[in-house]
Amino acid sequence: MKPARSADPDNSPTRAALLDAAQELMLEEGYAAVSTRRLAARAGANPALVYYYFGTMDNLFIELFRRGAERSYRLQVEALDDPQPLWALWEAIHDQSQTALTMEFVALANHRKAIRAEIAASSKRFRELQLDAVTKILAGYGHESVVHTPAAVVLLMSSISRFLRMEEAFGVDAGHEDVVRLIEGFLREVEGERRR
Amino acid sequence: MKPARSADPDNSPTRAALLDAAQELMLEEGYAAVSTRRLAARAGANPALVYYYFGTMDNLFIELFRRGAERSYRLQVEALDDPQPLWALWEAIHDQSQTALTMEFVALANHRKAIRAEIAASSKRFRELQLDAVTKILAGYGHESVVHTPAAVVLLMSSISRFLRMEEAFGVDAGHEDVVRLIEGFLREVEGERRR
DNA sequence: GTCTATAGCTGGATAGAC
DNA sequence: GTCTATCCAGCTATAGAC
Repeated sequence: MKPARSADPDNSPTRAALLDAAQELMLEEGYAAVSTRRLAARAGANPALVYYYFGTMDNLFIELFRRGAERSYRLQVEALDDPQPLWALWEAIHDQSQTALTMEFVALANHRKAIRAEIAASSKRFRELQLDAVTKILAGYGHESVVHTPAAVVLLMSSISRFLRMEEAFGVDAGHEDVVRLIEGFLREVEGERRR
Repeated sequence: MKPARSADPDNSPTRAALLDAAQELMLEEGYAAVSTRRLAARAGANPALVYYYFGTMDNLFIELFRRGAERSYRLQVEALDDPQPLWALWEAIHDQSQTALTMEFVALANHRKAIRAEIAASSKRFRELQLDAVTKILAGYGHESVVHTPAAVVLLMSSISRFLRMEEAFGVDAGHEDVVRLIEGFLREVEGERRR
């Protein structure tokens, strides 16, 4: 007879608690605050368990990154199934409040090459999904433009969203409305008023 | 009689060497690698001098940030004096390879509030300069557009530039050309082909 | 201005008991 | 799976000699 639960170490509640604690610490105090001792204290676990579950801090960060990326990826796939997929994609990209966490990972990647590779691979995967989808969507609308190519549309949404979220974190929002209106004006042009 | 040099501690070569070392370390290994010992080792100075010159690490980071921001600000002011000021502004924003360093400061700001305040103030100052200038420039061209408002133009340039540079650091560049063409298409529309 | 020395802390990682 | 105990390295910051 198998044990009723916890047979799979990947599903351990302690493991999840450690990942949650890491995410909170990164957001509140930056990646440098994520130490085995502080993680354990916040997760109500023992410091040595970090090594039991993840082996190294690098692995812990990578698993945390994957967990978030996986979730975002699923949300974007769902968005692209919306009757107004470009509107939904924009909302999925912009509404995700993950920017602060992403910035921490970008900084982390600067000196942990395992993490850099992980982020690079993930970015490419997102870009492929978005480019494929938007190419088909625009073709379906019969929208052919030299300026609003699929790549331009995807990169505009991504850059602007991330930049605005970053500035918001610093209390800067001058001009933000204008550029959001620019994006939404384009969406209205190809998909009409947002219905939901 | 005054000493021939080094009367002003702000102009000390040791001080400058420490700032240079901090910048290098941040770029190569991230802000967490910037410790008094490593700074001193790289600058060929003694660890205790960090405290003599800067008092705290916070102050060192702030001074380093200011040094870079000051330089960028001057470059942008100069750019806006170009006969094709929008082209020049775009080049000034996009060519500055400061993005990696900026990302480190953004992450640092997440857990050092003195630095957060410094970045916020600096961002506002840049935004004001850019908005004032671009408003006058577009008005001068008689360019009135609902989509390409001054704020939209400024934020487009800033977001796209930073995002592309960030992705480049990860070896991702799919679609970058398209969105650069979009920006440059607009510049061509209002200022004609780039001459220089 | 520059140095040594040191106090006091926090960190990653491991060995081994339970 | 979870814990204690521990080693050793690195850190900030200061006191004080030169």
